[in-house]
Amino acid sequence: MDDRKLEVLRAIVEDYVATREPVGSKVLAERHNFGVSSATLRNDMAVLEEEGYIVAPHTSAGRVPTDKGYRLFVDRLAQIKPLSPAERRAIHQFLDSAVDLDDVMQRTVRLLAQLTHQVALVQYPTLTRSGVRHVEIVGLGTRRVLLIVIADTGRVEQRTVDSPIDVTDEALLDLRSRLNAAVVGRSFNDVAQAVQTIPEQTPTQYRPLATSVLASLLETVVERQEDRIVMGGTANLTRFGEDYSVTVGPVLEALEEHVVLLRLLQEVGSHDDLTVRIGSENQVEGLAGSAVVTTGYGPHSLSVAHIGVLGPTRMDYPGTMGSVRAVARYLGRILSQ
Amino acid sequence: MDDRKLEVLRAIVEDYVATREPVGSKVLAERHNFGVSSATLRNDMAVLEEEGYIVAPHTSAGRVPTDKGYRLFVDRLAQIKPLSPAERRAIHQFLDSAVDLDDVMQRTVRLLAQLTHQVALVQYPTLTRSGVRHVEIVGLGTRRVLLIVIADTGRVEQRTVDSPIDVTDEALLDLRSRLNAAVVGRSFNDVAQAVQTIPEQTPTQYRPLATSVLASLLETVVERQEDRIVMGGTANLTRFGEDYSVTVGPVLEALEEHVVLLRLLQEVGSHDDLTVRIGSENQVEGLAGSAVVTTGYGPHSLSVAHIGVLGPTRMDYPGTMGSVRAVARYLGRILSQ
DNA sequence: CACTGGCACTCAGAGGTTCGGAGTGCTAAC
DNA sequence: GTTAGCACTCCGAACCTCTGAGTGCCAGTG
Repeated sequence: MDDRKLEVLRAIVEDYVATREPVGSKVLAERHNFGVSSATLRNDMAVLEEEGYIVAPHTSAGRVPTDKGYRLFVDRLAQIKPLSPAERRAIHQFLDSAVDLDDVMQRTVRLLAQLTHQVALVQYPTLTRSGVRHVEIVGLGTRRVLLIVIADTGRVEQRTVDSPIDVTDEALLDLRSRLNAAVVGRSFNDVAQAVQTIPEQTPTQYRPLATSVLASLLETVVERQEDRIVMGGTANLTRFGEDYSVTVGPVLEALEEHVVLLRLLQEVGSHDDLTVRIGSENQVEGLAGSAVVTTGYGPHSLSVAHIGVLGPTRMDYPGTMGSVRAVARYLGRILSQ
Repeated sequence: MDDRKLEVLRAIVEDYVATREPVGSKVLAERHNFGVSSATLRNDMAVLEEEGYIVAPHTSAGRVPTDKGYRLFVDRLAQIKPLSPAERRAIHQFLDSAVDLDDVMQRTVRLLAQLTHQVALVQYPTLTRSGVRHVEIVGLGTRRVLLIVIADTGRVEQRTVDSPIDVTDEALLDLRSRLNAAVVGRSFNDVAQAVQTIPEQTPTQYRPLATSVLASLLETVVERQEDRIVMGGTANLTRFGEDYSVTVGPVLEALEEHVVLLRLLQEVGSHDDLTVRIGSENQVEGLAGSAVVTTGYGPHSLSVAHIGVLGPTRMDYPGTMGSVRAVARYLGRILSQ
């Protein structure tokens, strides 16, 4: 692949993203200093088209990048754009004033949507990779208790448990201390093993209670699909040209599917890596014209969850990637505290 | 206002909602058995137009209801449509299998969106009108504690508190029992008063801790704007005819404003009353073409929060109202348990 | 061999025109 | 109060034209 041809592709992508219009050989020659005539560029473009990096919507129009074209651009041409000092300051100001985890998530999603002018996705810190800070059991009635699990990421999981026997304060006290002794400080992955011997150590008169609470605890810990995802900036979907907004329906539909969201955010490379999935790479019907930029985040540079952004394939990749990375990093720093 | 004129208005609203097209005098005479000719209907329609209940988009088109027309329809003509047995069954099945409060909210929103084919809004049970079930304090480090408040609606609020002094187990134990003794069973409105004397009763060595925890507790209890709202079914916005979907942008924007959402759900009449706000009545720019149907819900027939639905003013009011009411009732019943 | 200027060709989309049909208001008669 | 008839309006679909941007190709040039 010729050096100049690559530059031509870059120019086409950048111009198309900026103007939202197919770019022709003439404008290309005018706007960029290739030092060659439009005829030469035409030849290059013909090659690029043949190799599947660009297409012409119709005979007498300019060229538009294909998914494959964007892919090449992202892989070999795009330089992640660092944020401006003003944007950096905005991140700090916006996130520092959050009061609790919910608030942090809310603010992050807004921030990301605003920075990128796209749809922002933020996943709550996943339980499985984090540790247990505390377990609390509260009686709700004679035959009901509330189980609360607090992760060291600040996330709180709760679940009501029906008890087969009447619940006494004594039983709760006993179970609570046993549980905490067993699991606090452990990773969520190890909880199942850690609580194994608890039922046999429990006095027989309230062993049934212990059993049902433990069952619930394991459900809570294992159940990954309950991962919560916050989304924001859907209004941005309509900001793009008509050609994208006709497909806004399918996109919204896809985004309402929790499973789809999880899939979009999952499958990310190692920490600090940005993953870009373009168009058909998403494997989701209705997201053919959309691209997703994601990365992991988490305290102490081990990634525990993901955040990302969704927009049209025709997006400003360098800028978006910069924003996503910056927000993820700062979010990780906040969670470390 | 003539009896037949009212019937004409009803027919216009119903036909327009069904067909999405302005209705003319001729079709009207054909489809409904008024027993009069189209010319007579034309006269009636002229009057209705003069009074502002309907308008003609242009000279040679049929008539379309105005906001005022819909208002009259809702107030005097609409019979709330009870759900079909199948729909009823769907509600039960869908909501009964929820495992915790988050799940209930999620499922409710999905259900409502699906039943009405519109955007569904569900507010978490408000703290202020509910009671305190339990307060928990957990040490997070030497100078940090996590405060957890559990409402009798099952809602859990959490907040980290920075302590001015080192936190000891003893101090936590003491404070925890004092707090619970003071507030459990109280309504959130009374919490402020109930904890007033706690600092002076607390041993001086950890009184500063008590003070900061209490301050945080009061914030948690008072802070109403933190009310969480779940939204779903935004994809339905695109299902309506072109004329509505051009405004889908502004609508999405409005729905991203938390304040707007709260306002839409607030200001509801007494329990079991359905509130309908039509077009400009919403007082929100961008929601001129939208109508909102809301009602309160809560355990034991005292309303603690709201749910509702948003769609185009051109919506099936009787059906929507029926769905909203049915879901609200069942939701209340679930929370009573 | 890579590049260029020139030329014939293509075609989407903007703008203009026509025309039928749906709907109206009005009037005169029942 | 109701109706039939009629002249009038005007949206929007269908059709047409035409311009300009863009292309591919070819012969010529350094």
